[in-house]
Amino acid sequence: MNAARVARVIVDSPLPQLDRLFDYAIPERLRESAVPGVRVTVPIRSAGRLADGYLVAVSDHADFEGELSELDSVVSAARVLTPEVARLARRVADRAAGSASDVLRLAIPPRMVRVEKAWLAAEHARDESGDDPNTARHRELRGYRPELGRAVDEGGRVAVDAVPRLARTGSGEWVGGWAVTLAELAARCVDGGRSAILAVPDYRDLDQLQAALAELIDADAVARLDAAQPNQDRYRTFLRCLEPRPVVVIGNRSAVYAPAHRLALIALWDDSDPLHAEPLAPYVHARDVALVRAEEERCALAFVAHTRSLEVQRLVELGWLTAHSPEPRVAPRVLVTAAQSGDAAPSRVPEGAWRAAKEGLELGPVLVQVARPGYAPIVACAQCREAARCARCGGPLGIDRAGAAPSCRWCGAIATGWQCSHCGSSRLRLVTRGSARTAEELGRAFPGARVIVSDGERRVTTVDGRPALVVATRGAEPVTEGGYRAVLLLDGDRMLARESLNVGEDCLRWWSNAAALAGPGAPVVLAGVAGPLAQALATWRQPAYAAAQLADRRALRFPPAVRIATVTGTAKSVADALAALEPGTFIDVLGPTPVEPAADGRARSSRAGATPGPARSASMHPDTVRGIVRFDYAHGAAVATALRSAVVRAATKGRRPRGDRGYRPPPTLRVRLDDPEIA
DNA sequence: AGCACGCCGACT
DNA sequence: GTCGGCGTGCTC
Repeated sequence: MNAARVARVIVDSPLPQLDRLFDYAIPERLRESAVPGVRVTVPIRSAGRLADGYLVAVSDHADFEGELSELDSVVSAARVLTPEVARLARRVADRAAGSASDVLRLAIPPRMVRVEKAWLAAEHARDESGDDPNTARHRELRGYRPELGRAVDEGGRVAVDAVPRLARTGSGEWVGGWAVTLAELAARCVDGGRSAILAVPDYRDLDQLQAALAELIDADAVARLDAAQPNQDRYRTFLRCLEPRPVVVIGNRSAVYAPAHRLALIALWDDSDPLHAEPLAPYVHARDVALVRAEEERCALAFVAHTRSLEVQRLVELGWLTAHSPEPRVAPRVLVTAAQSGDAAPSRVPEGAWRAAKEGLELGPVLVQVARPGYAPIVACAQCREAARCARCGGPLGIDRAGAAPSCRWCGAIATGWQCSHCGSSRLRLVTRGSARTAEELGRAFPGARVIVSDGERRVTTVDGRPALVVATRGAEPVTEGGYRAVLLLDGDRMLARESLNVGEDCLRWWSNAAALAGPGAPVVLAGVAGPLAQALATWRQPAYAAAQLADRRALRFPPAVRIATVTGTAKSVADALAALEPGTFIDVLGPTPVEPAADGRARSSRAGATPGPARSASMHPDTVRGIVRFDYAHGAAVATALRSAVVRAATKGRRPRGDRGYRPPPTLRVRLDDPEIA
């Protein structure tokens, strides 16, 4: 074979040992169509078996010494994998000790043949139109000093404290100030003939962002990648992003992978929202993808939020990000009412909150934030006060609607004829108030008031400006014309009671995001919480709180002050992986300790006593262990590489005996970096 | 994952 | 002698 052209291909396979480029000879019939970026099929191992893949490069020589197989086919002419995204996938996978093909599965939607054909047919018409880079009109960036706009124009990296006010768009819709800021930054990019990617946690945020963009740029220049949209629409939008003209891509976490012509900015709204954490392998957080991509493509990077995540705070302290605050300063009027003590039945709604609600209701809508949906999310025995449990599965009982029978939160069984397993009583006590019960009580307290409930199940996105009590669970607060006339944060103590290292940051985020919905001068009442957290909200100095939290994590060597890797598998493979770590590249190893491999492949700590006796379930693999490696950011590459090669070793060498009777043993070794659940 | 290659026990 | 067991290794 002469200097035949060679195709470098990423093979779409879950096998870690196949996560590299494979060389294939390009047969004569595919000379024209085998171009970088197209989907291909290739033979792998013995002929006959085909794998899907992406052609990433064409070369005149092969790196591989042996005889090359031939490319089997070019699936279509659409060049869906751009060189930028190919590099990004490789870097992201390496950082997370995962496979590039797993990353590409997040980056490139499934192919929809009809949609693709239509797009390819139309593309010729577009080819000639080309760019006409508008002379960059210098748009005003409302609410900030001009430095912020300049920093982004010059490809800088910024942490932006969002303006905690609602704003009215040209078409009369009300959106968060953050949405206006993101839209204005993106519009500047489009003005300069370049693209921007804006990633937000959920679809309600997308609606606001889209409304904010509508008045600034043509709808044609906006591509909305919505996880909820049908596959056809998603693919159509994805193909639109590939076109060689500027686009503002708006979407959820996976939008950070979107192809975009001459990318100038990648921005995240509210990066601490857990929806930015990718639940699919290799589990890379959108924030980390954005960091890698901004570096790779030398584009601007912006994290916009009301609360600063510890990760972003860390980067600000390092000087990697520059902080920008609204100028002039804008802050909600927060009133803190300290926890009430002594009272056997403390009033859930303190005096100040009642007054704020009463006065606010005369002017317009009043927002009441509660912790939980339903009526009485938790019920207990009226006699012994023990939490009421489901007779069938042992799950906690709750009541969804006033007068409804209690039902199990886990299995959904209706608990008719409940009896306390401790004292035998059949009388229930309602322990907590959910949104429905709060709404009922407030409705009684303010007769005649309109009451609107918004929670995860029935989510209201906007309410008009007429007086109303809007009871919403955290994160489900609607926006309203001009902002709420009062905001009551009722269940602060309850939210804080959750046991997690992150409660403080989570609560501050929930409260701050709700407070940012208040109208100018409207009171925001935080009920029953005192201390530094309440102070941070009242003074509207969330970065200071993040700085203090981060200092604590540094002292404890907890994430995100350090990074962690969880290594799960057979005792042997885990020991091998941990032994492969170069001394000096990591801080320490916790464990390995036995864990129960869960059905979804994620491991859970097995608690002493949880499975008493030798009788272990047959579905449980007996010798799964987990170790946690702590390491500094500087050694991330070394640790990821060492663990990745251990995964490959385990996949090729330490093979498990064939599982019988449908039971598939978990892989001998799995590695996950920066698991947020561990922290 | 699949599938070939390879080196030891019961068989016409 | 050799048929085939599944441990080991590879996939351009």
